[in-house]
Order: sequence, then C-alpha cells, then structure tokens
Amino acid sequence: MPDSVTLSHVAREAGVSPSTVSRVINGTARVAPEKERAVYEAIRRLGYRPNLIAQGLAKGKSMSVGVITQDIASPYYGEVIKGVEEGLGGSPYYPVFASGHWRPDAEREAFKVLSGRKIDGLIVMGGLLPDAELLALAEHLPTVVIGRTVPGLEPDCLTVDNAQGAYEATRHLINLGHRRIAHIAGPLYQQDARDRLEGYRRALAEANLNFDPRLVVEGDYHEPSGLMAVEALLARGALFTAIFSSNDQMAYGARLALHRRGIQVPGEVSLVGFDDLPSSSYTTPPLTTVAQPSLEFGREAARAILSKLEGRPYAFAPLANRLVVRESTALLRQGVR
Amino acid sequence: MPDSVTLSHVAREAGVSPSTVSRVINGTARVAPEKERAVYEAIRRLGYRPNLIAQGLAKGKSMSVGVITQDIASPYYGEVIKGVEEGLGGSPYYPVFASGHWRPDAEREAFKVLSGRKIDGLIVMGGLLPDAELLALAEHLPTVVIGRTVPGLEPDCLTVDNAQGAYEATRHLINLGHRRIAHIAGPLYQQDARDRLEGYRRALAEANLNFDPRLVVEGDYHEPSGLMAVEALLARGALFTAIFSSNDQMAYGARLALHRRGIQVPGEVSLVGFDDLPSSSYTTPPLTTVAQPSLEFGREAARAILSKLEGRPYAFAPLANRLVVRESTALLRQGVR
DNA sequence: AGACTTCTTGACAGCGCTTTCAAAGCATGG
DNA sequence: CCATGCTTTGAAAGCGCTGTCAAGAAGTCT
Repeated sequence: MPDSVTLSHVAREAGVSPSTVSRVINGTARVAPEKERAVYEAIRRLGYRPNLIAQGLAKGKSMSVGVITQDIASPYYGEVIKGVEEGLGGSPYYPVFASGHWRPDAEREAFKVLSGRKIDGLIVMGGLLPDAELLALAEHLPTVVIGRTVPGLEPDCLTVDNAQGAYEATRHLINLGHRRIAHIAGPLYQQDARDRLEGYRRALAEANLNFDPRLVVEGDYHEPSGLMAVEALLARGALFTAIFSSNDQMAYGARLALHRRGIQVPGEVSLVGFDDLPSSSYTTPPLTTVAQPSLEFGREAARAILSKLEGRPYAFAPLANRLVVRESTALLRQGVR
Repeated sequence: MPDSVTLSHVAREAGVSPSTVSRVINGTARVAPEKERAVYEAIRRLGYRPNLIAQGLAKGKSMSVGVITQDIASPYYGEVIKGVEEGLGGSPYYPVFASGHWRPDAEREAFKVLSGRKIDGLIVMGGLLPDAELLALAEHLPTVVIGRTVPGLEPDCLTVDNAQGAYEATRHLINLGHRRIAHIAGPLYQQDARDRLEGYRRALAEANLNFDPRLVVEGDYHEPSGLMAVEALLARGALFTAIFSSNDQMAYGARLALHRRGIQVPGEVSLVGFDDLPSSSYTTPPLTTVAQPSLEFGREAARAILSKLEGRPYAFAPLANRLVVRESTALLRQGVR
C-alpha cells in the first residue's frame, strides 16, 4: 500500500473530528471555511486518498459498474469498452470488466464474480444469458443492455437496427448491379446474426431476387470461418459476384480466400462487411462496410447507467448504422462466375 | 443488490456464530464436521456470497490487481489483457483495468484511481511513467512490468528482445536479396521503438549495408502513420525494395499506401511487420511479421503477480519473439525502384 | 434580555467481515 | 480424580469510512 494515511490522521492533523473531514470530502454539510481550509491543507500535506473500499462498505455502494463482454480482446468489443471507459470518465464510477467467452455458464459466473464485488450497476454487451435471467438481474441492479433487446427491458436496451444495416449493405450491392449475392452469416443462435440475415433477405425480396440458401453459409464471426465460408461456397459450385459478410472479421477471411484463388476484389467479386472495425479502412482494398457506432454504444451505455445510478431519467440518443462505401465494392462488370 | 444475505444471516441459519462461518469459508481453523456441514448447507440455502468489499476492508486487501495499459482497445494490448485475464482466472484475484492513453499524466492519474481502490498488486504494460516513479511504486506494491526494463526492477520486468526480433526481420529481408530496406520506426521516445530500430541497424551493419537515414521514417504505431510514412518515402524519392515496419498496424497503413500506388506486395516491395496481431494472418497478402508472445506476456505477468502476492518466489519463463514468414515477403526480383 | 431558531460540530453506531482472545469442552496422564 | 494441555467456539474489537444525533455556539425576534 503506497499510503496508509487514513481519514483520522487527516482529522488529527487538521485539528478537527473525523466526521468533519468526511463532510468536507463529500460536501455533505456546511463546514466553517477555516476548518475546511485546514482539512484540505492536511489532506495535501499527508497525501491522503480516501479508501474506496471502506467508503464502499460504509455507503453500501462500491462506485463501480460491471461490464460483461464476451471477449475483451475482440476488436469490436474493444471499441465499445473504450466508449464505456470514456463515458464513465469524470464520474466517480469505475468500470470493472468480465468476459463471458460466449458461454452462458461463463457469463453467469462472470456475473457472480461482479456481484460479489457489489457493483452498483451493470452493462451487458449482447451475450448469451437467457432473457429471463437478464430480466431478473435488472430487477435488483440498474442495468443497461447493449446490442440486444430484452422483452420487458426495452427502455434499457441500446440497439441499432441490424436488419436495416444489412438491408442497406445488400441494397448497395444490388444497386451496383449484382444479382447473385452470397451471405456469410454470423452464428444464427445470436439475434443480431439473424437480424442481419433478415435484412439481406428483405433487400433481395424487394429487388425481386429470390433467396438461394446455397448462397448462405453460417460462420462464427471470426476470420477463419469467413475463409472457410468462401471455400465452401466455391466447393459447392455456387455462382456469385458479391458477398455480404455479417461482420468485418469474417469479411477479412473471405478476402483472403478470394485472394488465394486469385479472385479480384472488387474486380470479380464485391465484398461488404459489417462493424467497420478500425482496421477496415486499412485492408486492401479498404472494406465497404456497415459502420456500427460502437464507441458511441459504449459512451451512451455509460451515460445511461450513470443517470440511472443518480436517479435521473434517461433516454438513449438515437444511434444508427451507416453504410461506409470504400473500395471493396464495384459495379458488376462481367458475368464472371 | 441481488442478495443482501450476510454472514450473520448464515450464522443464524446454521445455528453457529459469525466467527465460525467465517472460519469455514476461509478454512482458517478447524471446525467440527457437523457444524461445517450445517454452514455449507445454510450458505447453499440462502444463496450467500461473501461481500468482497467487506472482506477487503477487514483483511486489508482487495483481492484485485491493477492493470495499467495505454489503450484498452488496441489489438496488441487486447491480447495481453486477455492473457492477464486468463492467468488470473481460477485465482481469487481479479483484474482492474486503467488506461494511460499514452500520456504520463493520465497514467499517473490511472494509478491513483487504482490505488484508491486499494489494489494488491500492479501490472504495468509499457507506459510512459519515468523509471523512478515506477521504482517508487514497486516499493510499496508488488509490481510486474511488461515490455519494458526498469533499472533496479529487472527481476520483475518481463520483456523479450525487441532488437533481436527486429534484427531477424531485417535479416530475413536481406537473405531474400534485399539491399535497400526502409524502416518505419515507432515513436522514438519509446524504448521498444528504439530497440527495434537498433536491431534493424545491426542487421544492416552485419551485412555491410550502410544505414541510410533517408530510408527511415518515424511513425506513431497507428495505421495512418504507416501510410504517411510510405508517402513520405516515395515523396522524397527514396529507393527501396522492402520495408520493415516497427509494428503491424503501421505495416497495414504501408500496405495500403503501396496498394494505392499500384505497387505489388511482395512482387515489388516486401513488407515485414512486428507484433503478429490476430488479423495479420488475414491481410492480403498475409503479413510476414515478428510474433510477440503477447498472450503469454499476459499470462506470465498474471502468474508472476500471483506468486508475489502469495509470497512465493518467481522467475519468468523465457519468452521470445519469433519471425513468422507469411506471404508479404519474397525474393528480390528486379531492380524495380 | 430572554426564548427560540438555525448552524456547526463531535461522539458514536454501524457497513459485513476477520481475527484476536479467552472461556469452555475434551482428553490425557500421573 | 484432579491438574494439564489441546482443541473448538463465541464475544468483541477493529478495518476506514459515513451518517445520525444531540449538544453547543451563534444568531433572530419580540
């Protein structure tokens, strides 16, 4: 412990009672100006920092908010996390992270750990916990859910329209003249993956293109599955001139598979991703993709949870996906494959 | 709070004193088997979970270890963080993260926040804090430093030989026949950036190639600076057939700049990075790079800090960088540029 | 000037848990 | 059968802080 100066040390040094010191620190009550000065002076001299643990115990709150992610190292969650960190900055609250590793039991465990640490609020990013459990949690604990809508908890769920984003991505491809558009879906047990698939289908339907299940492959949101998806597509002899991938990471994998086969992007096949990871502007070619406001997600979630903790009402700012057209998509040129 | 079952509730339920409950929970002393059973039974029935805050206050330790990174969302730190998380898993300790944002004052502040939370140990990843300050910290608090050697704290510093990695990368290029090798350096106020530059120079010297300052551009470890570095190189009319970039992110930027100019990789220019980020196997072409054992860094650091906290001696497992040859490097073909 | 407010302040009782400390229970041995 | 040494157990005192309470100081009003 760097310092073990306690509040009573300060009190003694300043010639006042501990209560008074506590009062000036928290601004809980008026204190004579000269005593206040004396206290500040003593704090400075002793280098006192309140012990948050003790404070937490006394107040019954820990001044921390739990954040449950699936994979703290994934580029997508990284952005959201950063947003949360930023959004909480300046407030007295602090984020503590836990990863669910895409396993409901791990997620449950993560929550238990957080609950042992007596977090005051909870931010859940997606996740696999059943709605019912999340609802139960939210009953006891101010909760905000990102990227998922839990029935009965709608006002606390921060989402953007995944289907709409996917729709626009697909629409963009259609506008470029593509007719045979493959889709690399995310894991379909996840709602957002299903929504994106849905948006893809809607765009097709609207353009009177019929949906061909042989053009859809399910991946797991990681690069290798994108690569394998393209391999699978090619292996089954599917004909396509464009690919809409349910996230950027799989698009990277797809890009590599295409590169290996000597298929030009966007010359022969156009490629669209979803997420707009920071590195997507630096792929070759830079990836056309649906930008998720991930940083804003984090910031908004943080703001929302702060408001709840302070008992203020709150409504989320409207956040939307936005198609970013870069260089991985082009007008359909030839009837290549 | 989901549960506010306290230890005394359990005690009452089990018909024993609070002390006894504490004893069976912590295994601090022998307890009659039947009481022990009764306690466990009561814990189960009430769904009791110890309040870590209270425990922390009573024991004088918070069961948490602080982790100071620069940017929690950066792909490189993400891996290390994940390693720390894994390494701490199973132990009663929990990581609490704070970001220094590459600013010494923010880093200092981050540490203060952590110290207010009474962390029991500290893992510092690189960072910009002066050695002296770090030394002072380590005096009061079990500390492990990753990716940096602090004089006087050597046994607690976990590093790999950056110069050696850079040497091998450059050497690889030389072996492929390259003679004019550009280098995109990291920010030179950081030791690792300097070390990598040093390794590059050593390899050149050893091959009797003379060092040309016009072939070196300093970046900031982010993608745009890699792009700008290549632009700068080209603008100043530098002739080179290979680039060694001080990290992968800048290599991505360089790759894009080359792509924009229609310069083939590795056909006309070979490209080597440093770090081996997860996405580097999925760039086009997959990037030859020096793999840092970042996940292991995290794990080792976690293991080390745990040992220190439990008073066990510890020595780091030897960790080394390793050149991963992929497809962004090739034999020198022509005297192109 | 006396009675009554209004402030400021210190004492003190917790928050939920750990950890002495000493009493009580038990077995052992002379 | 009692002294002796262990073991098991509960009472109680904190850990560092907050927040209630009531006492004392100061100010207000008639």
